[in-house]
Amino acid sequence: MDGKANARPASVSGAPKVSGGRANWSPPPKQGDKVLAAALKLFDSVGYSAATIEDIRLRSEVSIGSIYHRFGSKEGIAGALYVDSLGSYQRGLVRVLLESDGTEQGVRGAVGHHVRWVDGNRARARFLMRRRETELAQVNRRDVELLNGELFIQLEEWYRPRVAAGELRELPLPLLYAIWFGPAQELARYALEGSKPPRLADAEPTLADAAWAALRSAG
Amino acid sequence: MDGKANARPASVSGAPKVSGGRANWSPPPKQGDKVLAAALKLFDSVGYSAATIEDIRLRSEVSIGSIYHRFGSKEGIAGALYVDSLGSYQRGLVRVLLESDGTEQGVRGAVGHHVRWVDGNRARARFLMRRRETELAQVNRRDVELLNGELFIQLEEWYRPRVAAGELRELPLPLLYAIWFGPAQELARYALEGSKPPRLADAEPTLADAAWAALRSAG
DNA sequence: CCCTTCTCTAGAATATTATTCTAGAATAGA
DNA sequence: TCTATTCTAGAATAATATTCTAGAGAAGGG
Repeated sequence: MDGKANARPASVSGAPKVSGGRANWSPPPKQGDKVLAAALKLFDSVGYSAATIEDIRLRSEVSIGSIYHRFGSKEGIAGALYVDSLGSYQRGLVRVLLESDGTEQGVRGAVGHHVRWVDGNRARARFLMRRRETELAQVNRRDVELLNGELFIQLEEWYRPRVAAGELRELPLPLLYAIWFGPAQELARYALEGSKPPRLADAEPTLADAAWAALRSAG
Repeated sequence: MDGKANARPASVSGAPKVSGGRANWSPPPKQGDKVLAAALKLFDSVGYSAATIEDIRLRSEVSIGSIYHRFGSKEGIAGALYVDSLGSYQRGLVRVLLESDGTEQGVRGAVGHHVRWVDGNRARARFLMRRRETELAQVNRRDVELLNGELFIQLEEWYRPRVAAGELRELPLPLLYAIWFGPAQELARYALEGSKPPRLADAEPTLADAAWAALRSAG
């Protein structure tokens, strides 16, 4: 799988023999990565359907044959990109949550992560928003379900004890998620339209306030 | 334009001569409407890119020539559908707001409308969510901007006085919108995945609570 | 009622673009 | 070194969006 490509530590393998080896060497970007990078750029700038395989071939400098060998279809490329991006977002979210101190810090910090991730990964964020699960190929859809399932488990582990402690309202998980991240997500959508970059970060405190006000135990 | 096709009152013109006229007559569904209906069904079931013009032709029983005469391209069909659906949603929202009694009723009622509209227009709702503005043709994009602009004006007219009266927090409009509808929107997204229909309506009270808690004046 | 003009319908012809296929190069393992 | 497997390559094919040409239907004017 390709899902965690970006998480690969820089130290993995010393210096694999490359035909034209040279000094000052940086990790060999596999063909697949080049394709994904090219596809992201193209999907983002002209949209999925307007981006042709030929465009992707030219930009990535990877042949048609290789592209199809690895991804199977155009949808396959989009699917891999989707899984890759979603994973990156989710890993960060869980990390923030686990590292947070108090409950309020956790709630606010998670919103902050959302905002920062979107600001720092605008193209990926746009892509994730536009291409929701349903148009994904079967394989990728399974990957996405796995990722989401995993995330929900982690969220729940963090959440339950705090409900028990009377710090947070008791809510079904999907509703919890919607109230927590919905506003940030909706604002992100707005901010990502148009090419000028109105930073989301400015709105972070307000969004965090709103989340906290809606989630803290009413008592 | 086709944007308000669905709003055409039933009484417009008595009984236009139809070649094979018959009793018990219902308004003549124009070719364009048939195309939009077919496209909605197909886009929803197999996705935009997998739905072919040929499929649309077969299901709508309108010829290729007519389809292209009216919509110009496949994207054009999607665009018209988008504008049409967005308009339907927005008109309802504004109506609810204007008819609401107090401020709290307004805030809650708008959330209610969102939830009910999604429940009652699942396919359209899914389509709107998947196909955000950026992949729209230029013409349609302008229409969408008009619609959104109009909505924001109406929202603002309702909102300003209530901020002045100290009933609602003061927020920039995009942020207001995000906090107000973000959670409902995010939950809708979740509820519309998978084909089984978990009604959104059940969550309405909770969503309304959350919106009200986040928007009412902190004082 | 006939002529003219404009819009709409139709489907065959064309162009674009995703996908498949065949063959050879690189790589890994024995 | 030999063998098997994976990867690369681009030409050939197939699917599908779009254009084109011709005619049918409605609208208006005399």
